[in-house]
Amino acid sequence: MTRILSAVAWPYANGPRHIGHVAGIGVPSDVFSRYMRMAGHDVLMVSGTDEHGTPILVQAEAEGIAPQELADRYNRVIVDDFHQLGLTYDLFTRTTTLNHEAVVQEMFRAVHRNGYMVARTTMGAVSPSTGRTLPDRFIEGTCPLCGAEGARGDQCDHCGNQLDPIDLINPRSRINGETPKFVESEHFFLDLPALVDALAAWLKTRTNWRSNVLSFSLNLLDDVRPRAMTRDIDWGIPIPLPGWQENPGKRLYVWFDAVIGYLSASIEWARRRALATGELADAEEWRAWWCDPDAESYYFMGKDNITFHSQIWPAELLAHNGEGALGGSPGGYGRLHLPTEVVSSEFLTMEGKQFSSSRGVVIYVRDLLSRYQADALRYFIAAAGPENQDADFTWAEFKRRTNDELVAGWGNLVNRTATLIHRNLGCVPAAGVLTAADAALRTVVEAGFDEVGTAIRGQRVKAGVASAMRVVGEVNRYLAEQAPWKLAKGDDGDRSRMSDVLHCAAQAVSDCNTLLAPFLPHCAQAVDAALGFERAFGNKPVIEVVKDLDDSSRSYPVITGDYSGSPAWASVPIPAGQVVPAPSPIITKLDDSIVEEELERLRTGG
RNA sequence: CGCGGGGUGGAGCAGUUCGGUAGCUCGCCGGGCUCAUAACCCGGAGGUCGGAGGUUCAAAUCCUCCCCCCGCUACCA
Repeated sequence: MTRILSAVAWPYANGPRHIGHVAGIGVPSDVFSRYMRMAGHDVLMVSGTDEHGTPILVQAEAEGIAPQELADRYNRVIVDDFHQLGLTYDLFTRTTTLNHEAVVQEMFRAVHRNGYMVARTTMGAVSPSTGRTLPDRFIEGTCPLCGAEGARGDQCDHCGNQLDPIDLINPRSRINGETPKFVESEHFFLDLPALVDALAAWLKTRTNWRSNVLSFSLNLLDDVRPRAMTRDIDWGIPIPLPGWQENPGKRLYVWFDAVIGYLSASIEWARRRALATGELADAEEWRAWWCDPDAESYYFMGKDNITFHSQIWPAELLAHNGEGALGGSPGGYGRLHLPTEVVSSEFLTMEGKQFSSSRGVVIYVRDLLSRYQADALRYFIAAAGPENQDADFTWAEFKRRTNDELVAGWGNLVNRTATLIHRNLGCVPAAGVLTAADAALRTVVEAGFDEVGTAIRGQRVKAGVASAMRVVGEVNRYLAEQAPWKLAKGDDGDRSRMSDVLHCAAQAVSDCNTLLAPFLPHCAQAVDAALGFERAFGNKPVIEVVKDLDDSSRSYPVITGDYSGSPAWASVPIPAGQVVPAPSPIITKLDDSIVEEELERLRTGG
């Protein structure tokens, strides 16, 4: 048994999430976590909504509401979406809790105390009309180095050089086009140069990462410079230092606080557990995942966030631990360990185009789930998601994967097996004498547990689901060859053989169901029932409205769950005698017309 | 201009680290079966692996050059 932290990137709460988010991050991390629990490991899966930062502020202003109100709204939407998809978070929380604020501030203090957070005066851009600071990314102009138009404040895409917004020729705000004013401002910078050797040493020990993540991460180390971790903004976490804490115009950079969410959510989870059990010591349980050197941590995100997880977050941890060139000693949380693996996905495109909510090239998770089964989406993502390269979602392909693979291969196997048993026997028959064919089937199925498990452990979800579906194909073949429907019409000997065949088939279907459970948890429950079981096949995530641990006047919804009853990752003998009811299709076949309907929806924005 | 990823039968992908008769899922054609959501099973056609050159007994796989696509901008993972 190993303790596994599944750290899932925090979705930004400025709108509903589209399927790209769950394709790259949500579903793969859930498949991994579910499998790890089934394999007997102690998984802590945490995430939440990321609610600070300029984009939330800008959006709230546009809608004429408070940023917290905007964040509240989308936090709810995202919680609902993820719950419906069956993502098994131990805690899905948010960054606007007092617990998170306290943890972030403690991290900051530790990093500062160890000398890795240095104050510097910089020239920052300000909007003359609002008086608000303009982040680098919201300023554009002509590149001073190559003369290209449309260079961003922080980087020119044309020549690739890092820029300072003050150097731009004809700078203007992307928000309203006005010319920014540049004023002096003091900020804290994370001293990455003092941490770069420790980062490099750590990265060199990371051998099993996806090669694109590792090479990208190593590349980043060639050009590190101190990075600002505070902003001139009034929405965010105050800087916990005298003279700063009280300043309403200075806040911590959203990425400084967002990555700390993995730690703060773990702590929140433990504190809530202590409340539930009444055991004070349980509030320290999070340390088992963060401080025990044998525990492992896996971070899931899209490729645009690699730098924050393989550089900024490890740097924050090293600085907190006092493990950079300046030395120091661990902060209040003890020596926290660095990510075991940073798992990054590529991007999902939509009918060949980048997702774009403004252009209507978008499918929101909740819209898709309102019309189709969650497991159909989970299957598509598992089988064809952007695991190692960009992948394209098309409705035609979604229909094809659902109908020709999921329904025809798996759903149909369940249905025909259950029908054969229901009609000819009524209940699961006892095991008979195994023929060579029966034994061969068992061998294939049992090998499936190794194959699929190895793939998932190696973050190869696509290969995992393909292996599982290959086993499904073997069971279909077995049925074709043994033809129990013919035996049913024969003499007593044939009937007896039919019973043995159907036992083997039921056992194989049950095992396939286990193999597919990490990918298709909702179907897994239905298939289990179709085989006559009356039980919960694995536990479901639930939404609970909880009070803020440190401010009982505030409450918010979290996704949580008790997953201790996860089925075992193994072939478990199916009991004889349980009644198999008349089956009904578990996976809905999609009509050809949905493709055109959905494309029409995209065209009309409906 | 730079950085990263990709270009394999009709579709989507694996294989490229450590070179040795091109694989998987689906589609298509033909056949079988009839328990099953017209599902399932068998057989077959179809690719020389973006292009050119090179190394080698042998290259999708190594080397060189070139072409094309997608990110690294945007309210967007």
